[in-house]
Amino acid sequence: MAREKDEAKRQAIMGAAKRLFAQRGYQATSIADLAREASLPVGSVYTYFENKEALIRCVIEEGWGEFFEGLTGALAGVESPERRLAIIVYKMLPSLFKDVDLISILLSEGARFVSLEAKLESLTSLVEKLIDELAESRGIALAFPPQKAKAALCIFFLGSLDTVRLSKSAGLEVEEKDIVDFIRMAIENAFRMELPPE
Amino acid sequence: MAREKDEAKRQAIMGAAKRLFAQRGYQATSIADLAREASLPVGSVYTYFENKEALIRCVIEEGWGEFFEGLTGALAGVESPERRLAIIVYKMLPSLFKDVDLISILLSEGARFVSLEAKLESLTSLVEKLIDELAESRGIALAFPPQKAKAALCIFFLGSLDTVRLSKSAGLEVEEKDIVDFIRMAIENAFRMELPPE
Amino acid sequence: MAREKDEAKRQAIMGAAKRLFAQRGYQATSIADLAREASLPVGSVYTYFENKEALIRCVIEEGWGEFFEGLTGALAGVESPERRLAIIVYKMLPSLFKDVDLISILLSEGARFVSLEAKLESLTSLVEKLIDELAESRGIALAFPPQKAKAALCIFFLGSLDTVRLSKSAGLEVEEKDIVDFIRMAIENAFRMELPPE
Amino acid sequence: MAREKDEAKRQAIMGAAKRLFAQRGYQATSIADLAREASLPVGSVYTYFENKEALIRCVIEEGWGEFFEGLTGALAGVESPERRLAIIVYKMLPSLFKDVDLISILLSEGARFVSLEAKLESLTSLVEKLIDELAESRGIALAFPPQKAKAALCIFFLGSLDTVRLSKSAGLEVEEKDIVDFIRMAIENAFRMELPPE
DNA sequence: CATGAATGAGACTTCATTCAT
DNA sequence: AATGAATGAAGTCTCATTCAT
Repeated sequence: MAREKDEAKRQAIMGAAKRLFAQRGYQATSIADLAREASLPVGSVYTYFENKEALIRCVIEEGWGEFFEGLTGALAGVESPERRLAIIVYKMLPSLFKDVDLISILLSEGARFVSLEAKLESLTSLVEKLIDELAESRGIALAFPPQKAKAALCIFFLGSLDTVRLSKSAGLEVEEKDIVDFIRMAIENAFRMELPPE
Repeated sequence: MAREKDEAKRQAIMGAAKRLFAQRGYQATSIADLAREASLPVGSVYTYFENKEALIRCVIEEGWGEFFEGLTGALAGVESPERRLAIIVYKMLPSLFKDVDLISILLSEGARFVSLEAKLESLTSLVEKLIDELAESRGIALAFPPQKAKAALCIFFLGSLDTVRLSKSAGLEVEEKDIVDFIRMAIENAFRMELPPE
Repeated sequence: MAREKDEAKRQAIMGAAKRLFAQRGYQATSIADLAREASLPVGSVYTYFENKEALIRCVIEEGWGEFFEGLTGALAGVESPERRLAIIVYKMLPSLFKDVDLISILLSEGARFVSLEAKLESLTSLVEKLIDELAESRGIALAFPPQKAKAALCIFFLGSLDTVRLSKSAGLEVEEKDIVDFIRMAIENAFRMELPPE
Repeated sequence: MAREKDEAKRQAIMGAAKRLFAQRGYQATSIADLAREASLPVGSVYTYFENKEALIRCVIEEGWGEFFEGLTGALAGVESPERRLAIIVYKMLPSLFKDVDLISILLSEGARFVSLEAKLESLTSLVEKLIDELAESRGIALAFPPQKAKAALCIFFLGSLDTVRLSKSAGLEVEEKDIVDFIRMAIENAFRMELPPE
């Protein structure tokens, strides 16, 4: 009957928001900036999002959702814990690293708008299970004893993201492949194994 | 006398700024908020700081400066690389961890206002030297080969800070001592040594 | 058939408008609010009414029209001025009192959108005639001399409406029956008569 | 030290607000309108009033306060109930009638922003006491029996205000002196007395 | 005719900074 | 130097009305 809500416009707004929030920060980005970047009138932003806060929440949730679903999707049907780990390290982490805007928003504004700890929780518990399987299958005691696993995983994950962010948006001179490599090494060291190449 | 009074006000403003910038964010904190928190008139903020941006820069630079001078001071005169490392892990890192407000500002707003990469650089180069000495003195090849050292250090450092921040201001359930412990373990593992207790 | 459906929608919109305009005020009520309250799409409001102002005009005119037609209808064929007065006091006034929403709109927004004075005029001239007949038939000089009659009638009418409104929507503790009673008393006093009970 | 808050500016804003709120209504008057009318920059309105709602509250409370204090002040020291009544009817009521803007705001927006019933209550209880004294001193039973007194007073008071408002701002043709006269007459009638001229 | 997305003007309010006192 | 009122640009959001579908 009337015009349908246009998914393309919604995406244009989300895209503009992700870019500008990452670049300038949430508060420093005005709705007018957003609208201009998305080539839409100001009012349209409010057709698609309740308010500015709902918009950043959507950006984060949707971005994280895609990453996490990509992750679980990629792991689905893969049995071997070694290969599961390899998929995470070689495919999912780098794919997240590509999304510097999401990373920036997550680290700079995330905690203020969504539950980062819940997101970390679901990620760490997924990886912890993997580690347990791996430890068991290889019959070794973990170099990271279980009660420290979560701390270790948070440090690795958050540290990697932060390092990627600063190397891409500030001038920190660290290569993405060094990050991935270091993580691989840490894993191989901990489990005295070789991560299957992907 | 006059100088002392002035310095007290300056500190009051800096303290208020650190607290509020960490809590609410830079943009969301008004100069009026700051003045109220510091129990000073609005105008005084401009007596001690050029403008709002200069203020956050000072907060970060001074906070980081104190940490870094504390660090170099604590290391001064300590010869043994093992003990130097122990001082970093057992004294300096935990002392930084106590300053969640500084950590929050550093991670959320830092990159926008100061050169985080320069700060990381000076920290990593200091630690890298230490590592080299240590590797040499123990006559072992590093489990973290040199070209990855910086990546590794950034990940550990930033990851730790982020984990502390989220565990103290969001509800991430990770204990500070697990973080320190994990770092100790990683070091001991890498250098096949035992860190001297402090 | 089509007309009936249309009329139902028109009435739904008018009903919603009366309720919301009375409750929140004209300006504070958006067309979207109205449409939601009437369970109709926004566009429909403009199918039935030129614009928002026309809508409130209709609400007032129709509301007043019903009251006034009810009044003249009820008086039609009744000869005795006493009984005509009784009808007004015992039937028409209370029926108007029931319509607090109309009263609220009339008093709060009425003057801005319609000619309240014309409405008052038609009412007072009707009642003045009645009073003249009554005075003549009872052969008494009015306790309210004629030149004050309009002032008196306006005060009684507007005062009653205002009192009803405040007692129903604010917490003014005045009973509707006390209002009617007081008016009856004033009349009986003025004309030294007893109003026939209805 | 710094500039003091300027009472003249506050009054200019209040004056502009009273005029425009009465003329166009609260919602239809923008802060920009107000500022223009008061010849002040927009921001200054917020130096003197928390927000728009606080402003209309002040206008009403201050306006009513002046009237009510004027009333109690004028009655202070006057013993005879006849003369007290005369003061109310001949001095205070007409002085309120002069303030059409206040009356308009009171009747149109009052109920939404302040407790009109409390104001009516304090007025009616004051007058009721007066009436009791009068009835006793003249040894007559009231033509308005006590339990109806409040209804009667509300009707007279609100009705007068509404009549004045409509005669001054709409084109209702009722003279202010007819209103006062009618009230005098009603009193004289009720108490079978002559109100002392003032 | 029915629908509700589209629009941009304009509403209220905040705020960094200045400067009269 | 100390103070806090003054300022107007700019921010977020609302909304009456239109019109593509």
